[in-house]
Amino acid sequence: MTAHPTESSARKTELIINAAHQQFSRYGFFKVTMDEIAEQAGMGKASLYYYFPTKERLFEAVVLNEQRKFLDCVEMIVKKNITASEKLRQYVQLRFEYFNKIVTLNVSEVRSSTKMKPILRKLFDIVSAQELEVINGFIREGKKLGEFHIRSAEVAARVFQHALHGLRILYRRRMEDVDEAERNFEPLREEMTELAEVYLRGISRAN
Amino acid sequence: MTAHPTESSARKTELIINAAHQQFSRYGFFKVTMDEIAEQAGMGKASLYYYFPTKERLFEAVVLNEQRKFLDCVEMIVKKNITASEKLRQYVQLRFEYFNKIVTLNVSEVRSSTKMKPILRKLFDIVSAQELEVINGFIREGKKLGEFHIRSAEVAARVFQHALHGLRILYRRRMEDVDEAERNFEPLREEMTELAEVYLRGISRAN
DNA sequence: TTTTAGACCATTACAGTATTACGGTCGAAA
DNA sequence: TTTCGACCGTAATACTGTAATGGTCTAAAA
Repeated sequence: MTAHPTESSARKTELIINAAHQQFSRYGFFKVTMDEIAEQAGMGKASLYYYFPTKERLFEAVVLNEQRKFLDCVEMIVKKNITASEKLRQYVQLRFEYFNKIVTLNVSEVRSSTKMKPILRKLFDIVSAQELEVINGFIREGKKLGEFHIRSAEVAARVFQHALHGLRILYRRRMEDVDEAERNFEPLREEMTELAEVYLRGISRAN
Repeated sequence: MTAHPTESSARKTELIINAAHQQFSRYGFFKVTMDEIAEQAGMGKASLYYYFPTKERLFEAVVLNEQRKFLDCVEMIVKKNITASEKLRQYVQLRFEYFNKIVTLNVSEVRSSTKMKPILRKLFDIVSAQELEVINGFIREGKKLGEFHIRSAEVAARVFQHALHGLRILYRRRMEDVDEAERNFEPLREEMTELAEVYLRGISRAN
């Protein structure tokens, strides 16, 4: 029997993750202390360490939480009964939303930390691999159904993924100098969308 | 009558630029001292300052030199009597070569300097604007001749430019961790080429 | 047994300072 | 006009002591 029987261990971790997310997105990874997160979560610092071994792992959990939500939505699209082109279009929109969420966590800043670098690398490599698999699936599906006409689905998928990724990096860099409150990534969404349209046309069977 | 009548002032600046280029690409902007560049150029440091007012301006001159050579080649392509698609293909190859040259100067490192940032920004903004104009020209030309079918040449050009730019940034970032001697940007060339092919197909008139 | 927190430790970031190195200048000379 | 040795002022660097903070431990509460 626990002290707060209404909150299981899983709910506690969720509580902590939310508190951490709030603090991290507001002040950035380095400016936030574990004591502050603990206070935000309404408990002592040592309690945090009961659930998370290090500050880095806590941050990782925050990111993982977002990734999980994103990947769940991706699965929804995969299962939909629509054309491959339409799936790719919807995926691009979803990917932009996910990017927007991650941006607020200032991940690029955290990347400068020696400790965090390999952890983040691993995290994003996993999502990147899954993303590639998903895009690949869309394109293979479209190829099979005669919607697309391409030599290699693998190449087409990878280039498309990289082009989208490149656009995101480009815009993130462009926004570095801009005041945080003024940042607007809508132009990025438009370019991602436009690129997708042209790319889809480029791999579509001529008709 | 000068001390060395065989070398005009213009040749001297060229000599200095070459010496600086060599040093900068070998050790990077910050690790190289003006004394070292002077020694490499076979003259005293004070002489350098007769031709260039600051270290930053000297670096700028080195970059400008490469940009000039690049833009000359671009003009050659523009004037060629080939299809717009073919011009764009050749441009992509040339752009990759230029990128490869600039990469050796470790420009991204130099960008961290507060003094250099605005200077580099201005430099690359100019080239970027010219690049956009050139790509725009290709696409408008192709549209006029019925080769391409698009709503807006401006949008198509900008998205294409950004996608290529994004790919370059992506690969440069990916190579950061890699040992300098091991860096190989050929995969980037291939992706730029593949993207161009698909993009060209995407904006081409269906037939 | 699970969970919490106060006290504690060790490491690292940071402020302050002394020193050096380097970008840049000047005046004389060729 | 061009070159260079000598010089200057600033800014990066190395160094040191201090404070902050990530992380641990023990004991008690639930």
